[in-house]
Amino acid sequence: MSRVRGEGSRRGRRHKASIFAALGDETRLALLTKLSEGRRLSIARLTAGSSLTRQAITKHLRVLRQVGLVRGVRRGRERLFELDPGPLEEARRTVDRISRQWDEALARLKSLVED
Amino acid sequence: MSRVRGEGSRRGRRHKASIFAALGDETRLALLTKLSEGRRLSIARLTAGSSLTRQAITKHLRVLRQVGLVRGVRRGRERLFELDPGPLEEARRTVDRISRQWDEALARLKSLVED
DNA sequence: CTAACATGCAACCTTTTGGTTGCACATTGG
DNA sequence: CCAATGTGCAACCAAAAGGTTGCATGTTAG
Repeated sequence: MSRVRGEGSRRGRRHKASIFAALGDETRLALLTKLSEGRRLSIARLTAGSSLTRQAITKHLRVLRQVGLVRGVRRGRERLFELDPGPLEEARRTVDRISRQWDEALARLKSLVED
Repeated sequence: MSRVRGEGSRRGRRHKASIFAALGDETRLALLTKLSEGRRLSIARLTAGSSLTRQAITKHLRVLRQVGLVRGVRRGRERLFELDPGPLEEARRTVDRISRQWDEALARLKSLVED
């Protein structure tokens, strides 16, 4: 009902794009994969396997945090990060919407040809 | 079988990231949405509704084409673009994998606490 | 207390992105 | 034929991304 015809959900497109943009980096995908294992990890731990510096990883974590893919809580002298799958669901729905719309359009066109 | 333990599918992470990066732009998401309606559209048509120049749109289309999200065929003096949902499926699977791994990890941790 | 550890912050640098303008070239409608 | 239409290509630009180094600050183990 809030979806105006023909606009194809222009509302929030900027936000959805920012989620994909956050996912659109090899290093950040690797960070998310590590965090998806369930353990909360400090910046130092997340940096460990990487060839990048701690500060580079810190910047990537900030990008992930800004779109809500990750949360950081302070524990003593370290900050532990954990995954938040919320935005992932949103990304999945966006991908599904485009894919489904395409399938339905193809089906319509096909039925026109066949009749 | 080809998935080595512990690497979390490092193979192709660069490629997956490039797909998300292609999706991570408001203008490109809008282009994909238009193309998902099923009609093949020329560059001029795709530019029509936008505030950007034709060349800017052309560059965005090139990005989409490089990751296979879009295909362009020549018809006379114009080039018609159409969507290819293949990479969308791949993106969806990547998102699902991270999400699922997180859920399973949480379930494991929870069962440890409850026992 | 104090050395080692985990971060935070800022300045700086290079490469990539996202856009524009200008001009050349191919196609097509009359 | 030839003006209008649709692209392609290259040069150029400003801003954003991705990284690094250096230094300051908070915490904790002994």
